Amino acid sequence: MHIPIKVDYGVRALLDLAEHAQEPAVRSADISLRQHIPQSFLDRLLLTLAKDGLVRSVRGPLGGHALARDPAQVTLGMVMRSLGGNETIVGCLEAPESCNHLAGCGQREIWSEVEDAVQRILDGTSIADLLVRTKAARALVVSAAN
Amino acid sequence: MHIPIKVDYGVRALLDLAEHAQEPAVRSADISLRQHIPQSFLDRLLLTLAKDGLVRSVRGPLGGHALARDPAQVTLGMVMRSLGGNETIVGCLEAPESCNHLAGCGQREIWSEVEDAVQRILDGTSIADLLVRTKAARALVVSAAN
DNA sequence: CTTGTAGTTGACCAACTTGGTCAACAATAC
DNA sequence: GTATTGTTGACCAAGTTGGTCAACTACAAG
Repeated sequence: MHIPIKVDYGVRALLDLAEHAQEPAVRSADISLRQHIPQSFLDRLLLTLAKDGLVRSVRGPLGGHALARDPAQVTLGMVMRSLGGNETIVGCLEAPESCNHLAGCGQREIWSEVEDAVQRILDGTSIADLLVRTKAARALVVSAAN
Repeated sequence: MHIPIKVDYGVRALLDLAEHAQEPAVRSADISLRQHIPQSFLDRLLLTLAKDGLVRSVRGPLGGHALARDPAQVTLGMVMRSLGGNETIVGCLEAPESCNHLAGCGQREIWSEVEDAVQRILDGTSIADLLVRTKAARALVVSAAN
């Protein structure tokens, strides 16, 4: 199992947008600074997220990015599917006709069982959920410092 | 989520060994033919599995490979860990000190939750389990052909 | 209508991983 | 000693990942 850093970046960016939801638009330069994500890389991620309808972007001065929908309606699964590439768990899963071991292949079920479990967790966690957790984690860090 | 083909190959090889457990040793050439795995590639996989104690290998004529333990004691998790590479879910999980977003990082928990779920499924499935499923799947193919 | 700002797009890159091959070597049975 | 079979190391092509850069486009303000 492996989560591409893009996805982690994307989640952090969305989290940043959720936290600054009162502002009409957040510039990618600001997100980049706050979240320590290389800006030109972040730009591409935001572009992809925008194309997949998770973010609304506006150019020019006063431009920037904002969540396109309620943070509770954006799940990690969506981010994963948007940024995570093709994510084909194993070749024969979506091209079973090309699998020459099909005559009695017991592991296909297991691999898709795994995939389902992952999807269930990711689709069950929204940016809103994560924002709550993040704030809790931050509070913990602060109280530990005192 | 993505299962490297090596792991799938490895599982099939072990399944083949389990099915031929009555023979003292199975040659990699035979496994290669039956399971449609390129032999020289299969050889490396078997070597790795042997180093991790899942397989016992003997050279020379009458040589070959055999399961080193009971099929019920070999889980897909073991195969995954043996062949699947480093499998670091995301950098900061095992090197949290290198994570500069640590001050309030809510997603680390989610990523490890995902990892745990995957491990639970993989560790809960043994080669013996899979052999049963495989035979059932084969029976189904045969009955469908009639 | 120009100017500055900020997102968009395409080309490009280094590093790494994956799946795979090949030749030489070592152990062992006959 | 010879044939057989696993072991080891070197090597490879192709694809992916994380990342950069320059040019381009939209838009607000003056």
